Amino acid sequence: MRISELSRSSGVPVATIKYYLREELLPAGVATSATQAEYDEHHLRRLRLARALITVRGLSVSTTREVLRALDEHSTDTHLLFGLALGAVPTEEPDCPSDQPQEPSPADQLISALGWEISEKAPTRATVTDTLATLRDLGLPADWRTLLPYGRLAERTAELDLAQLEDAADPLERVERAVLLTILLEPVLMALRRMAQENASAKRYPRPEEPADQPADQPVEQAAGGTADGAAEQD
Amino acid sequence: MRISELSRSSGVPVATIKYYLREELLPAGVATSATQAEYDEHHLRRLRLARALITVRGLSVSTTREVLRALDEHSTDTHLLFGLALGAVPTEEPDCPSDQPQEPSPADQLISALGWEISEKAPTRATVTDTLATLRDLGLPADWRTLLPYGRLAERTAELDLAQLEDAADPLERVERAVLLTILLEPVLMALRRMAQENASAKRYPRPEEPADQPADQPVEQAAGGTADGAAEQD
DNA sequence: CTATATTAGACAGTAGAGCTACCCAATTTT
DNA sequence: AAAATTGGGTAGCTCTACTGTCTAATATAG
Repeated sequence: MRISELSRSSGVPVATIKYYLREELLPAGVATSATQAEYDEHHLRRLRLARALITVRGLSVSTTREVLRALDEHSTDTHLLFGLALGAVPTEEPDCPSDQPQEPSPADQLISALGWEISEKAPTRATVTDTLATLRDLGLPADWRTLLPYGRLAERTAELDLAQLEDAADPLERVERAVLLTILLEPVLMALRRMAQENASAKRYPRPEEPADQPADQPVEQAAGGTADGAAEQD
Repeated sequence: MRISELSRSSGVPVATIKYYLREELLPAGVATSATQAEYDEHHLRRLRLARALITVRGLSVSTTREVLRALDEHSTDTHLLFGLALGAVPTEEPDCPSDQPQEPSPADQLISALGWEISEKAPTRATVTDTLATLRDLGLPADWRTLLPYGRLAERTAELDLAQLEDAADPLERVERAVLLTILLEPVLMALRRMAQENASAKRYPRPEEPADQPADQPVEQAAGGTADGAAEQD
């Protein structure tokens, strides 16, 4: 198929596809002449994947490129794809360039307490450490011990994730699913957490309903009312 | 304190503070004259909070403004703050403006299956529904039933979250903690999931180590090696 | 076989976000 | 009185993600 059909069947404008080609989100088609190139279903699949990462998950184009590159390079060994640097958070480089032995960071302590085997270079370590520091700066008593039970729940979540991959015959298929599940499900999991919070919180701190009989003091059995308002963004 | 001291004690440039004032992330100080205004610790606290949401969590300025506004408006009733539209994902408005009775969306089915009481207007519903649709478009068999066990884990996570608030005496303090926990912990929870995936995956699909004795065929007991590479972003 | 329509590829232009720099008049401070 | 600081405002800068336009080559229709 040519670029216009790729555009039609994906819903992405031709100009944008060209942009993605320049940005190396898509491999070039096979040129049949100076002004003609041929694309196949592989390109279409790639394009849809890239678009989903960008529009649904909200990844930047450059992060998306890294994700897709990783997907290509490690398509043989499934597990390598996980802990990969798939744009977790605005993490900058470690600002301590010295290679002297350092004391274990909160992230290190948490990881060893959980008994996990995690790459030394994982950017997720910095995310954990930095966020803990920020929370403390803001007056919340939080250290790696606080995160231990969250870590246990993360283990259960990861098991669910891996189970989703079981029925993928092709290992290539499995790698792609791993990426999709890991990344696209993130907003959903956070949405579930917020809803679970709303639900649990509505029961614990019942809102003083307007037509309330008594002023309402502490835990009274009560349902949630309309609450949230619109607009969300950028994740 | 004046603006320059606010800048010094927060580390945020004066020009940026002025920008935040214009964007209504901070309330104006009390003007003592035409060219002088006084700020207090409340402003400093606000500024630090806004900065954390923007730089650590990666929220946009406009989303941050909504979060802070919500924090002010609902500072009396804790639970309302949760499910709030705190920028979960690039969710656009519902594109079906008709108010005729619609069939329940996958999100609705999931929520009722979980037995949750959730605001009708919660933008998280759209996140769930849209992401499920995207996943199916990309060939992953996913429906609301897939998310049920994730929902159960979300309940447990939410319980941990609420427990963190127990020891906050002041209800105002509690609301601020709720916001911090809900939003700042999101990258951490996703980081924990990725690490848990790496850990579990390393054990399930051991990587063929370079100095391997035999070609390695299927599950052999093996630890994870160095994997990830740098760069993460924008979340 | 000529006329019309497409296409690849390159590059400039745009819109929005998030700062940042500068200016000015009005104070403070010295 | 001189020097420094401040508030308020505006303009500009960088980056991201596209979008539009141009050109020459090619495909297709008649």
